[in-house]
Amino acid sequence: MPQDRPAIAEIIELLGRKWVMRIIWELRDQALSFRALQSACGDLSPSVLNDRLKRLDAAALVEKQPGEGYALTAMGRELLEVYRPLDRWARAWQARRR
Amino acid sequence: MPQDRPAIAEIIELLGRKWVMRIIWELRDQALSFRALQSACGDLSPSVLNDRLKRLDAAALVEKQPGEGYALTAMGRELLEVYRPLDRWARAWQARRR
DNA sequence: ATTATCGCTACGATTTTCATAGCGCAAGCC
DNA sequence: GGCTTGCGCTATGAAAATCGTAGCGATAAT
Repeated sequence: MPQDRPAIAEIIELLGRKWVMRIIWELRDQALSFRALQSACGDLSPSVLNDRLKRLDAAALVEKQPGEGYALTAMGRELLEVYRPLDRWARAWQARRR
Repeated sequence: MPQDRPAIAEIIELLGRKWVMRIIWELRDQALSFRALQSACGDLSPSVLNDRLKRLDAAALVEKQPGEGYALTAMGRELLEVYRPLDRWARAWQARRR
């Protein structure tokens, strides 16, 4: 991995992968087990979910807590905060499109 | 498409598609022609670029301005503002990972 | 021993993304 | 007119990502 690649590009590549944002979003309130997460995402394929969890773990955004399931790390929670305004924006966007 | 689907889910589906965030990001400062946009994204396939531009246009985030190329709409620019803190966060994230 | 739940892997089918070639059009030039 | 140049974009087949489904091994309760 090139080290001088802009951070924003690196994170865009991760977040731009299908289901990644959704998984973070579903973990916003509580830790979820693998299967709970799977059904929260509408029965996402376990192979894809597993891949995403690995990537998110490698990026230190999500971690597995024994007995608890998967949860956001401190950085993951910070990222979620960055995304918080998106929810607001999305409503305005959807409203204006009708 | 269900209409009562949460706005956030709808936008996540759009933004989670490969290259979508990147395209918005590349249009942050100025309008770009199809080919300029293509090379800004590292010679992205024209078929994919065309698909994304159609989706972004349908979502009213990007529009084609005759003679100018493609540019963010007002909503597109608002969305970019939402994303602005991400850049900052990404640097901190990358720094902490080394 | 049986049942149940969980995390996860295997695998083939479908969908998405890719690289490459090139068409049709408009503008500039000879 | 003919010739190039650059543009937006389509077509096509290959490669990669995603999907749905089945099911294994472990753990725990009955």
